[in-house]
Amino acid sequence: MARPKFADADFLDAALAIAAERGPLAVTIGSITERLKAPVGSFYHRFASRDVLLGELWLRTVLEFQQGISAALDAGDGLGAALHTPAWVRGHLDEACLLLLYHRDDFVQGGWPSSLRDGVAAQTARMEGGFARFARLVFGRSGRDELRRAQFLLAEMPVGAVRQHLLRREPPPPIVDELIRITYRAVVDDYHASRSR
Amino acid sequence: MARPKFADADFLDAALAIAAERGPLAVTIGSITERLKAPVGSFYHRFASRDVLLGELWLRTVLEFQQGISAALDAGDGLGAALHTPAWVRGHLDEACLLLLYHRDDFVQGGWPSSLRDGVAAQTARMEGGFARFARLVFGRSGRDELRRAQFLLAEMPVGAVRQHLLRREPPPPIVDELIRITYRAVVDDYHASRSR
DNA sequence: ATCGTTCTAGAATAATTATTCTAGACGGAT
DNA sequence: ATCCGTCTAGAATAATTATTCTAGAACGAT
Repeated sequence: MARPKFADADFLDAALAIAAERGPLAVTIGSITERLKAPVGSFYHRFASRDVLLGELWLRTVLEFQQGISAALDAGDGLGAALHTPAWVRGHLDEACLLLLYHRDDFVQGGWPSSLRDGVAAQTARMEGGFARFARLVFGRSGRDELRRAQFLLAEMPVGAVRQHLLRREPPPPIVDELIRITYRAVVDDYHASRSR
Repeated sequence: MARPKFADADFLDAALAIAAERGPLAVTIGSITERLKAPVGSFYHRFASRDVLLGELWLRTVLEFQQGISAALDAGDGLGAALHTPAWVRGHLDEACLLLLYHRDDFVQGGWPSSLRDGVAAQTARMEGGFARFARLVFGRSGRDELRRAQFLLAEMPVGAVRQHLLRREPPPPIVDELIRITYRAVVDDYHASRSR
């Protein structure tokens, strides 16, 4: 037996597959090591605890997801940012199940490990920053009402539209993009119409 | 000590409170009996298992929620059906957390108890029937596209709009109803516009 | 008053999991 | 050739939970 029979990413990937199939609760040290045919010692050699593993998995996934939205906002494409959700889901079914079907806190059993606190806080900040950027881009300012609409158009509504398909583990059909487009236009138009009243 | 020191509903209510506060996972026989100061024997005297208790809780809650939507549809009020979600949430914060923040299967650990299978199947049928009724009411027919839009307007979108407020356990503000109204009108109008093209 | 059913009461049991611990293998540096 | 740090290996430990079991109390019917 040589040195590296397994890699850190192997454990993360196994956890991802299990979480996507049977939910975060089914991710146990036992189910991971069984799937990988690795001894539990090898697991604990790399990760301090189950919470650290699952926390890292969630973080790595959410950061990847957010990047696409950031890119669309950088390009000044508000609608593209809203449509990023169905697009990303199509290319990352497992990751999407993880991210969009569960809460952050369904993963860690105890609180968040202190080693990940900063990462989580940074993630939250980046997300709120994204809403604010979107609000300024599309509405011209980022007050309470604008931020609320941004969150609806960028997160709540697209995730809702995609959810049932994730539950069936199937890629969202084109009608989903259509619904997002319709809603996007309506909320943006309504905003500007109400401003000029 | 007399006969009925506790009622069945006491256990269900305790479970509801715990689930709303700390999630369905925190609902253990221990946490229930501790909150109620009841012995575990009294619990098992009434419920065959934890899964039966939580299954019944979910079922009783979802049926109550659905009634309001059915009533609106009976009255021919499609928009009212869509707005039922925020309205109901305001009057039933705990129940709403239970229903809208988690999946059905987050409650039962094993499969659904056979005693509840029929109830769950009936619930699903009623829900799908509701979508079909809505589709016929608002779109005039209930084909694939119409059903998809019905589900979006009646379930996915309103639930999405309400979710962040539930996470903070606060009643959804008026802007939520406004967003639902805007989206409702846009999706309905788009449908009829696309038909006449 | 006695009996049986319905409950209360909580200790005992079992199963599942995370985590820790002890042993030993490999391969490069000395 | 020996030694050491990095890993593999999996048994042992501990904690948490659901569930079962045994005892006994209260009330209504007889």
